Amino acid sequence: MQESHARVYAAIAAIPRGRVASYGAIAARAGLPGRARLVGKLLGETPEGMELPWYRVLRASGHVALPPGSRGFREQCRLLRAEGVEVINGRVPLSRFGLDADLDRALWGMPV
DNA sequence: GCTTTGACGTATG
DNA sequence: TCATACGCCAAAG
Repeated sequence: MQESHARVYAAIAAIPRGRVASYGAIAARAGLPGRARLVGKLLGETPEGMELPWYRVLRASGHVALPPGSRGFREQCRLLRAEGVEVINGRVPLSRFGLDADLDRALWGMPV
């Protein structure tokens, strides 16, 4: 397990219930700015058994990253809605459920 | 080693 | 809103 990987997992685990974050934001918080794809790759390789709120991670646009209609896609929508997050047509309104600067600071404590 | 392939992001038109 | 282009980088072939 690489240090960078551990930090990515930690950043994801820190997302509060009922909230979502983008791949880019996670990468940035893990000290890997510009490496959103790495986060996606990690999640793709992450076994289902791992306890990680992977479903709280979306694209910067608010769209669910998985192929619409796929197993994972439906699972992600289900889990999000179970937390009270609105998923409309495979998309989440980040204006309300995304982590804004204030909450971000409160969570990860630190600035950029 | 080089090329291809992604659960991505930002800029442009 | 959709499409293209380019940046990014670890893995797999």
